[in-house]
Amino acid sequence: MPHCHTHIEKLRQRGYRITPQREIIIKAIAHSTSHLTAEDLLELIRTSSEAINIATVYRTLEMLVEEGLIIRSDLGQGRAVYAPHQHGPHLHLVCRQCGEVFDADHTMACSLREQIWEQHHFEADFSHTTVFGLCALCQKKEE
Amino acid sequence: MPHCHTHIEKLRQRGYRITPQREIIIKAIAHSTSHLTAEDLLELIRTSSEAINIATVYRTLEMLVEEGLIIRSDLGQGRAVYAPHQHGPHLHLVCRQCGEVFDADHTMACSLREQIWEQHHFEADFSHTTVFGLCALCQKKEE
DNA sequence: CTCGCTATTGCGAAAATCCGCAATAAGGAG
DNA sequence: CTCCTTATTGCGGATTTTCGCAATAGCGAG
Ligand SMILES: [Mn+2]
Ligand SMILES: [Mn+2]
Ligand SMILES: [Zn+2]
Ligand SMILES: [Zn+2]
Repeated sequence: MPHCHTHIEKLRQRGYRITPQREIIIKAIAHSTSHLTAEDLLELIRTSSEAINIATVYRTLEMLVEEGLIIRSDLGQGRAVYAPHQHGPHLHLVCRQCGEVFDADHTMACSLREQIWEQHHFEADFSHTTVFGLCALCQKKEE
Repeated sequence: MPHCHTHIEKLRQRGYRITPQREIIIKAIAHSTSHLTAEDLLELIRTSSEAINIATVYRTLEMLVEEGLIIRSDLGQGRAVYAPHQHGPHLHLVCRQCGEVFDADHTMACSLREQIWEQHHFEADFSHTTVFGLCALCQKKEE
């Protein structure tokens, strides 16, 4: 993946040590095309190379989120999910009934972002906001 | 609290059995003026009456959320927080830097809600949406 | 290339949440 | 009021996530 090297270089420049564990985790996430839980990731890693301790996986994910290299989302399933940054910004519409997740254009939120800025001087980031509600299908099922 | 009886009646009408545990939990939440974690709630209960098993607390909270009598929010702290419904609808602006939570008028999101409806036929509920970002103070600290 | 500082890892245990199951008890029927 | 059905509880244990601490190993200095 093209982004692995960029990520690793960024981390090195920010003073992080590049360990084999970190390289493996970064590569695994960069390869993924969808959202992964920490456990998914560990399983993915186990097949390709020797096991990495689960605590290390959690610590590395936390660090990568904080450094802005990956995205963490809460989709209401109890477990957090992680995605590579090139997954791209979008709103997550999560149906409370069926749990389905729909992606939506995050630029729809830009006027709301401006209003929040004007009223609270809060710099809101809607690039991966989760919005709960009811999907079209489940609305029909409710008559 | 005025809402306790209403809640208990609603549950009874929906076929739930009213146990002492459920009454205590409902009263404790109705009394609270802010967000509580499950553990906060258990501690609150322990002082006023005999202990209730923590599993029962979690199960009851889950049920009350599903029945629409209380609100569950993820404020990015790992633990979910619960609030009585009369806490009222509002957006939660959560600062990624300092963790502070600011309340904002949820009706600001109504045009976004309409756009989402037009494009996805998804009935979005912004009454307790969590929006991450950077608060005014932390922006200044970043120069 | 070698050495030393200290960031990072693995391990074990704690904390938070959820689950299965047997015992209990709410509430409707008689 | 008593009995019966079955929803609910408490308990023990599983699962997910976090944490402290000693052992390990990056990587910059020499
Ligand atoms: Mn996504
Ligand atoms: Mn609130
Ligand atoms: Zn749905
Ligand atoms: Zn802040």
